[in-house]
Amino acid sequence: MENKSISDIIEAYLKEILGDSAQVEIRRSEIANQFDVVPSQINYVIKTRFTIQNGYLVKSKRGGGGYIRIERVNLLDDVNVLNSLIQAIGDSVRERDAFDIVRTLYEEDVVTRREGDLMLVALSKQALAVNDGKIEDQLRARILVSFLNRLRYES
Amino acid sequence: MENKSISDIIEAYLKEILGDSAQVEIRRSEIANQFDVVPSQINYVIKTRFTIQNGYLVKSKRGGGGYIRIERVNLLDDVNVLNSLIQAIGDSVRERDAFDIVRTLYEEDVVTRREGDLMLVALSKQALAVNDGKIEDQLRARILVSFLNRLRYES
DNA sequence: GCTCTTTTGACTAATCTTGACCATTATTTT
DNA sequence: AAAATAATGGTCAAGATTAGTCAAAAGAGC
Repeated sequence: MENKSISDIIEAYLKEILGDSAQVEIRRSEIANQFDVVPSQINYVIKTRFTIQNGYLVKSKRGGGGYIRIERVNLLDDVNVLNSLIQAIGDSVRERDAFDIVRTLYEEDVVTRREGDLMLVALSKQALAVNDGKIEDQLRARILVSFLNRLRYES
Repeated sequence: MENKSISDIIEAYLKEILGDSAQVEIRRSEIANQFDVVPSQINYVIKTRFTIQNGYLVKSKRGGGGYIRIERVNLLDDVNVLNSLIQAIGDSVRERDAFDIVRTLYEEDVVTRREGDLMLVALSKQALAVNDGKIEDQLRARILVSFLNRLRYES
């Protein structure tokens, strides 16, 4: 299990310093220095691992005193978060993004492991594969939004 | 039985390092090197010997820090029910029939009420509506069969 | 020989790493 | 003020590093 990429390690570090707090603020260059990578790698880590699909909101500011703030959010609890999630889905969503969302729901205890797994198979490429990849993503978006609405209004 | 192919040997090795653990993570190129075969042979071994029918789930990631993860799962004993349902579904199923099947699963205690509801959402006309009704029924069949296959095991 | 399985490798796809160049904000100088 | 400079973070594309696919060639079992 020591096959982790440096991006994985940075991800773990950021999640660790986030801990139980609602948010954490970092300096890009500091983290980059700490792990001896170029600064833009921090952007890569954030862009691939701290998305709204993963349950995170990220804000930043440039210039002197600049920062990157990572905030952990609950997908269904907050109307604004749910709205931006649904907006991010739009009318088309790739398998990867859909999977991230379901995993986030599971980690937030919104769904059980088994429920999450059932959602995953319905959203999988395997189940939805149709000649046209565009239509596949559209179908996936409709199913996923249906799931979200169902979960939202049920309990 | 003395004529073991290299694939058999690799299979045995993977099962050995899996041991009692729930899962194991390998690097394709490492194993390939270790047994002096081309990397794609590892894919062959996995595809032919670590299938879900045999009780294994496989996940992988490419790129730096990439891996192949093999996980062992417990197969359940509702297999007969599931098999006959899958047979009955074939490659096309109408909404009404799909709903009946989900209700059966619920009544047979194969799924919880909530799990059944989530399945219904994904099988609904609303979620799957496509211009072509024939394709819609085929999609529904694939999703429903995927559900049933997922219910074969627990992880 | 014929068929099924195994082995191989060329080509493809996904993910990670790096660096050059760009944009924004704060601070200092004029 | 306005302009220059410093101090941040952002974007994007090329290259590196994995794994996946597919079909042809080779081998094994009848």
